Amino acid sequence: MRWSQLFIPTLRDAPADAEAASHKLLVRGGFIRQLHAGHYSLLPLGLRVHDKVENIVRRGMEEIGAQEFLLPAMHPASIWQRSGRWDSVGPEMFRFRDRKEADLALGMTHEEVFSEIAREVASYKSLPQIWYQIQWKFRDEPRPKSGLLRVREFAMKDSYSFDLDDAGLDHAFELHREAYIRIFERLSLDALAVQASSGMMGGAGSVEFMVPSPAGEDDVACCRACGYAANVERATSRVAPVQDAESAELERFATPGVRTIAALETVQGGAPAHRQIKTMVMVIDGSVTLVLLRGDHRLNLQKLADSTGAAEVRAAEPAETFEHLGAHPGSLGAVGVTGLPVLADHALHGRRDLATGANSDDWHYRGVDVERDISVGRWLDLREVSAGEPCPECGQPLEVLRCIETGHIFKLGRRYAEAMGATVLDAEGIERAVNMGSYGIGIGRAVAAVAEAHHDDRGLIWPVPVAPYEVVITVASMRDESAVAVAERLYAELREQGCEVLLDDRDARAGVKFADSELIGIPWRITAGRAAADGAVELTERASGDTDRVDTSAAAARVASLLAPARLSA
RNA sequence: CGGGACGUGGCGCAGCCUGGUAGCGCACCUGCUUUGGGAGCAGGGGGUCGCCGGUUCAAAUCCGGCCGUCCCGACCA
Repeated sequence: MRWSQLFIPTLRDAPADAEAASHKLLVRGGFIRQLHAGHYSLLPLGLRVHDKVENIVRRGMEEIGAQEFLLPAMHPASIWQRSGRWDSVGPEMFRFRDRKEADLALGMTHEEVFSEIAREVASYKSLPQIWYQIQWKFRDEPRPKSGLLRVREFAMKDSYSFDLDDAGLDHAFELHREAYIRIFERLSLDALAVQASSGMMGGAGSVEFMVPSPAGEDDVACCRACGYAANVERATSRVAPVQDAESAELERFATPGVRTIAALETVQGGAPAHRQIKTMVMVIDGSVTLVLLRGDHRLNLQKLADSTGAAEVRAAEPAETFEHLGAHPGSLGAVGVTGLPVLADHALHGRRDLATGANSDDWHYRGVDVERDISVGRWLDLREVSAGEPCPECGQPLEVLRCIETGHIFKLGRRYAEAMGATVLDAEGIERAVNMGSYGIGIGRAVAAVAEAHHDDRGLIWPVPVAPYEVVITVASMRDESAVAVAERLYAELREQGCEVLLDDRDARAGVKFADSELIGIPWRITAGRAAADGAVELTERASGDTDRVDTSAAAARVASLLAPARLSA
């Protein structure tokens, strides 16, 4: 394409409200424009990248024998009612009524619709099946953010596996895990496969694909030594045992003004954080519950939700807290509390001589023996791991990395198939619900993740397989007839080779063209300029900035040889 | 939903405190000069100052309400 005819609205300044590098650069480079919060238009350059990511994902799916579908984006309420999710998913599903007053939703995922189709699979002999689509999902995110990273409307590759037994599901899951690793490699994303929570999908096992980036929203605990990696929503670590006193008397003592763990550490008669009990008042599916952790440990809300099976978990309002415990946050404790469920983290097991609030403002207890003084209903893993703690597998220190979640694969089991009636007859002629898996990759988020991973202070640096164009020919001056002639010749030659080439034939100054080509991140640039008259051009690699002088006659072949290996990896 | 910030041509901003009929840079159009790292000069086009209401002779500016956007926390690809 000729740049002069393309719509590439580059900006010198990023929008003031853009924070993430990918957001700024995709807007500045003319790839995307915001329509409103969480909804972006893909401009020609953005669509080209998006399409390339899609095709890399598509190829990865085809390689494991997956079959492509395209399902409706708009669904009748009835299928969601049948799976039970019409009620369970909450406000993140867009819902509305048609002219007949029938309830409808915009699909946020497609287990229901694919299961509906899978009802036509009647025999175990037709299994296994892997079905997928690349299609728009709609989620009424409470907070869209960071450009393409978190939006309310986005393309997702979602696939679904159908098997008779657990071994079949395990196999389909493994096929996807390997396919995802290949896909993210081809996208030049260093994705980690990590253990994850299943969240709204439910099911037995799940692995997330996480790309380390400061723009991410998830934290992953990982171990360099043994390769252990888990989302902090799942991760554990070894906790060094604490030596407590053999026994201690429970004693109430005055702590005027003490409202925090830190304050209780320093007050007369207080205790270090690891010898305190942190008492959090949570509302779990509507019921007020006390959640206990070691004073220096942090609660992970997803762990709490997962381990209680709750749909909704939130911190109690101060008023609710006061109503149930008679004290304000800062003086709360579970000693003697019997009217409320009490959940405690494993790290408190067997602990003695601890300090905690006395449910009376300005009073605390010391000498608390957890088993003796507190009626713990359930012991759970609720603690969020921190960097530096020993790996649960090998004991080496864990790192905690901020990551972008670019893919997630789930073992669903038979829950949806049972609800939707997706059954087959097995070899004995017995009707059995099929065993399902569900697997997602966010296309636009992957685009943003690549942009996050590959840019510098001048702009984007697309890896060849996803670049909107592979080469840009920059004509330094459109008045330089020999430069124009050389550029036109190379443009024709490269196109003939099947190369995706952009000819910057704008009547603009060289500096503008160089800056724009770097902003939009084309991996290679051929500069047709003052050396053109001597039969040479310059070849510049975007990533390194390295420039070679090349004979015009050899330039196209040189570019072809540079692109070939990069394309092969795609 | 809780907390914070912001809303003025396409983008970045000033003006607001102390009301007086909208300005700067970039981008855009015309002309001349310039032409290998975001050119110079001259001329020009484009804005119901987020919306509604109030105060006032007069509101971008003061007051009230609403809406929207962004950032930090609870959700997800």
